[in-house]
Amino acid sequence: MPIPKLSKLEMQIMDALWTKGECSVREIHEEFPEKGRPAYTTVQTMVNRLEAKGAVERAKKIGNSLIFRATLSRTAAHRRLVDEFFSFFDGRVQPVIAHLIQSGKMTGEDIKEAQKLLKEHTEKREPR
Amino acid sequence: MPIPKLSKLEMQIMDALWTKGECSVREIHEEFPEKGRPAYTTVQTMVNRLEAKGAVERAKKIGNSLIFRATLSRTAAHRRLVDEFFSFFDGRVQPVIAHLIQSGKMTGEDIKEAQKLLKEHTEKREPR
DNA sequence: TTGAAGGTACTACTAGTGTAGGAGGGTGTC
DNA sequence: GACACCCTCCTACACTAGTAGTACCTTCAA
Repeated sequence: MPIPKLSKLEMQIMDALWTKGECSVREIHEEFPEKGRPAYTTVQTMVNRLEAKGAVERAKKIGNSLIFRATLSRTAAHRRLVDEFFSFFDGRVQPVIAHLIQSGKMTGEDIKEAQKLLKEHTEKREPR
Repeated sequence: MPIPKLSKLEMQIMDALWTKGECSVREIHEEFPEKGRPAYTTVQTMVNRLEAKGAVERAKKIGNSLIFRATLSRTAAHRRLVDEFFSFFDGRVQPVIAHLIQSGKMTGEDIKEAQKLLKEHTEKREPR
């Protein structure tokens, strides 16, 4: 099955699971900042939908509450998101970079980091 | 009025307008690759919605067909998209860059370009 | 053993997106 | 002037995401 498309809220829920590991709905719910936190049942609905999409599964039951586990990895989900996003730009990264720099989101530090990653990546593909 | 949120299809329609300039619905429709092209009326509906969102306007009428013009700039729309996207990552560019490099979408060329842009950007903000 | 607390399951509604059909109007041509 | 063609306008429908209420079920403690 292909990597499912996750919405913003779904992604936030996955984040809780990725960060904290196995979680009950209650715990996920409490990960949301108090201000603007959705209703408990809203989180529940989303967790159910994530289960239907195959992104999470029931790990076990403690008391009468279900504990969920992410089956989709953060990396895979992010890759999906990144690919989707860049398809808007025909896969060209250049225009995106330009915006990032203009808005100050991307700094010299980020570029240095990118160079390091690129070097590592290249070395892995062409081991001396 | 804030920059409206555009969906994927809406973005494709805007693309036609941005690239070709003022267009009739027919011309926009024909910009879509034949394979997978939506129905003419689908494009029409989207153009109407874009008009409601204030992203396009009627430029003039030729014969009985309306000619539309983009009122939202490509740059503004792209910036909106980029901001939206990076909010998924808490505004951190680093994880995104990592994916881009791993998938080979970002090359040494792109990084060089980024450095150039950054330099220009910094110089503009702190002249000499 | 029964009741409160808290969980799950089911249902519902709205807004937005993608999709498109059909009615009706303008127009150019024969 | 009548007709075919193309255009617009209106309407409709399915699906997804976000939101949440309500009914019912499970536990644990008193």
